Amino acid sequence: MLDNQQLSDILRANGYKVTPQRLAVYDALAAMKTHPNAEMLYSVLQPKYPSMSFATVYKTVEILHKINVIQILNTGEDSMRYDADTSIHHHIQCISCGRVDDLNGLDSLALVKEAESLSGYEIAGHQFYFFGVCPDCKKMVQN
Amino acid sequence: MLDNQQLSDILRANGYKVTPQRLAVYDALAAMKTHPNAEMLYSVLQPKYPSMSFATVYKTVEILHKINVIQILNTGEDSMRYDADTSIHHHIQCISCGRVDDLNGLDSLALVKEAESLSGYEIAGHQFYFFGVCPDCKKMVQN
DNA sequence: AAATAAATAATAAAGATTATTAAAACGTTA
DNA sequence: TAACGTTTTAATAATCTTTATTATTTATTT
Repeated sequence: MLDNQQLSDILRANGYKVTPQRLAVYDALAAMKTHPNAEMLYSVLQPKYPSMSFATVYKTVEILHKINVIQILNTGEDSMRYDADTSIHHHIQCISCGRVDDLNGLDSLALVKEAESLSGYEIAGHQFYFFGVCPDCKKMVQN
Repeated sequence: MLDNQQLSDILRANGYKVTPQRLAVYDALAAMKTHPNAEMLYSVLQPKYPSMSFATVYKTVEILHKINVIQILNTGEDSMRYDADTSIHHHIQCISCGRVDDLNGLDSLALVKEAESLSGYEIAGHQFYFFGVCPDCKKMVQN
């Protein structure tokens, strides 16, 4: 989670210009608890930036990913989701409402080591996705 | 991994007819070690079934998934991959050549329990994806 | 403030997947 | 076994997400 000054510095350090759209896309993403796809991001941004286009959303998340300030998730849906937290953590999706939440505090290091020796691969990254019914949807079913 | 007789029985039990295309799609998938997407499946099947169409490949994997004899993977690419092994296991993709392999023998049960208590979700499934350089590509880099 | 280089927004294009539909194949019944 | 009714296939069109193109606008440098 970076402030505008930090993000601006990183953009410039990588040869990208600082624009209101880029700051806005990052800020919108960083402000969300769950992880939006491009459409959700666009509909949050569009009211504040009426001229914002889908192309800009896509181009911007591509750049933010390249300079390593966001990560891209794919839970098996037809669209990608974005996450402003680049630290190692995992994700869980509700099979009822579709929301994607962070899953912090899960230690995956031992499993990665095990995977490395089992596979013979030199492992550089990993993504764990869990699927289930979120607390909110559990309540709804009960009521 | 089912033989044609077993798959035929399951298809019929679910109200689907048995056709050469359905058996062929399943057999082709079950015969592969790595996990193909629709295009790879199509190009394997097309020589033997010249009239096979993409629509049939997609419709068939959808049915095979519905009757629970295959699973669908998505490593974050733009296309889905398919796996004829429906038992709980995980996957690893080579960041150099793109192949997706099985990762068997990884015990994820404890982590699922941990995720359940951390998230408050009622967890019904999970997918772990690892990314790295496969043994074949490691060799190539060295030579 | 002017120059120039890059970014935006609109639009078109591409690629994966799904929907539609006429023709063919399946399976049942007579 | 022939014929019927239904499902499936194959071809094609349509849809949806994402990427490419391009004229206009904007950010940075002088």
